[in-house]
Amino acid sequence: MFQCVFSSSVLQPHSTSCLFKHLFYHSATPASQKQPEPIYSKKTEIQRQTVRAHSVKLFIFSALQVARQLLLQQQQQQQVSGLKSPKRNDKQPALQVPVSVAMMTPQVITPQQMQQILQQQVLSPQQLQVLLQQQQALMLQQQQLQEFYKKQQEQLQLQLLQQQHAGKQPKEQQQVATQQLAFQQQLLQMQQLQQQHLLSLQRQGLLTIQPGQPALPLQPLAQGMIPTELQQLWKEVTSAHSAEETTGSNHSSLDLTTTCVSSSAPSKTSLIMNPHASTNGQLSVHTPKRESLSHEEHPHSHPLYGHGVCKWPGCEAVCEDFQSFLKHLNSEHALDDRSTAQCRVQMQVVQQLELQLAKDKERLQAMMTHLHVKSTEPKAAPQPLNLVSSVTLSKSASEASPQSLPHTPTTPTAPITPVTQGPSVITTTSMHTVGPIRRRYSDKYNVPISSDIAQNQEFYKNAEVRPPFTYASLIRQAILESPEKQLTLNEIYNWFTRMFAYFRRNAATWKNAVRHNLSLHKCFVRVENVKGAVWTVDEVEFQKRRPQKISGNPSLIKNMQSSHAYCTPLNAALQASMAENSIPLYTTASMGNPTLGNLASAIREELNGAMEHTNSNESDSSPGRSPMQAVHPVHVKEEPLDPEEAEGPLSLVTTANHSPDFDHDRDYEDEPVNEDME
DNA sequence: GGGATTGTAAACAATG
DNA sequence: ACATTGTTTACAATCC
Repeated sequence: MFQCVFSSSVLQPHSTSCLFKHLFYHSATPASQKQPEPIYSKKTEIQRQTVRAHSVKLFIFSALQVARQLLLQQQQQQQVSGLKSPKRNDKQPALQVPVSVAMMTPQVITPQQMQQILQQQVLSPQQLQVLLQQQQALMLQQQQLQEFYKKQQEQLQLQLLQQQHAGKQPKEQQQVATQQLAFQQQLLQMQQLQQQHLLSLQRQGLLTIQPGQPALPLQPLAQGMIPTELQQLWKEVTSAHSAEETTGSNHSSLDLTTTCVSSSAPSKTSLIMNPHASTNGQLSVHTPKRESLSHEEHPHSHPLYGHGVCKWPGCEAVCEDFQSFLKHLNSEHALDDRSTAQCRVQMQVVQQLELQLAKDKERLQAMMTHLHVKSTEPKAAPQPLNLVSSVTLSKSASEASPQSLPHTPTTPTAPITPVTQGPSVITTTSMHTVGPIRRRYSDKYNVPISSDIAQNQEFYKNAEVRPPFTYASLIRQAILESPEKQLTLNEIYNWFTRMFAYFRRNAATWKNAVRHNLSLHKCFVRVENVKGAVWTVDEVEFQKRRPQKISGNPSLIKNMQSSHAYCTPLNAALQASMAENSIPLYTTASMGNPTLGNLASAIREELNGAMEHTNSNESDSSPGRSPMQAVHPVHVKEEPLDPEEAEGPLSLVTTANHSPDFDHDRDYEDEPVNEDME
């Protein structure tokens, strides 16, 4: 009922521009409003914008992650296939435009950016944890790639020098240049071939390319290519490219590589380009990092093999064990036209994804920049990331790393490895500019608080992220969690500090808010006890609260609900991600990718929340419904609001508490609360 | 624009 | 005297 995720409307090619319009609208809105006290107004302005843009970011971020993950996966597959997408840069030692380090700069999101997103509660904690892991994996791989390219570059330079020193004959140099030119042409030809093959695949229905999207600048080529010609090109290119694939450990299973190299004499080009080429045609470029990527440590792990299934694009043959997989690989995916074609497709996929990744990252950066700059100076024209001015709005830097926070791996405040990064828009300090967010959208969307807290308890415990629920909801939850369904004020306090890292600061503030809420809301009933007074929840009163509807474009929501039957989350995410850059959707080539499934489910999960919100609004927030119906909605939701049903996961919460520090009456007094003094 | 909801701040009283 | 608990008011922000 709420499987739907991305709506097709969200995914229209023009969606991104719409999003930006949306964004501009939002950033323009505050300017037209009244301007209260300078500092406060600026702060709240930031908050307003960030909250409003959360869905946009979620959208982009998810799409970006999909692309990123795809890229990762595809690259792995390519490495194993012994193929490499033609990269001209590393084949031009003579024309030495240094292999752009910028090009190799990890396309990763900085820890600061990540945390910024976290602070804005854009993504669910679970998803964020997944993303963090993916991010780290990607960073690692990119580092390795970068290193590899540097090494290769150095080697090529060295080589060139040697040639110049030893030879010094202009003729020879000329020859080198000529050969390089020839090689480049081969590469070009190769690319054209790939494109052409894509076309033919598309015709055969092997590929699905979105209509109206000329994905590739297809060259007018002859339609038919002779297989032998293909093979010849293939050999030439592979032998040249084998320099990048000297992972000796996996030769046994890499029939493509080995066959290519052994069946064809190493091309002159490659030999000249690398005098260290070994006799068997393998080039002895040292790629220590690369080798660490290989599967020496796990001889039975193979990027093309997983869960007993061959992961060759479009294959999915079941292989009981690794040996049978190798057999299968050698028999079914040997060097033939089909395999080469599939590899080319894979190359294209990776290329396009790389492109897409870069563009998406740029987009994300622009979005963040946009929000940040605008929020700092609403009327100022977009300017280079003005960090200094924005930091002045943020709270003191001391707040950035509260010692009370254990920096567990899941803690987003813990910076990931200090990799070289592009200019980071979001600073650590600026993260804390995100203060009181008036609307807790989980609350607003009626996300079942119990399930959210239960599922993300570790996250909330460790990450100083404000839980997306109102005080009233949290208090209620605390009370309902208790065995007696009643708590003293102090016990409520303790629950807050135990469950949420966020509430380990500014105790005076939130405790006041808790007391205020207890008094204010009729749903909280004070009961005199022998030991004193305890607080209980009047569930009927609680459900009487005026429901908050989902905000945003109503048509969009409508579409989300109506269109989910027609598109899978994955398609949606990919389409969204690729639409603007006319990236075709390689269903055949990529759909077998299990990573996609994971991501898709992650996205689905994330967006199910939104769907759930709307559904729950329909189900238990209808105006004419009686409170009792509201308490026991005829649900469509999987997570009950019913406190009794909510007991399960919650009891888990209390037993699985691993932070004894926060367990018993530890008072998180206004530690350095002055951090907030302004 | 106005009412409802929520968050924050603060004043104040009762109580231990 | 002081801290805690609880109530209340005020105000801003946000949403409907």
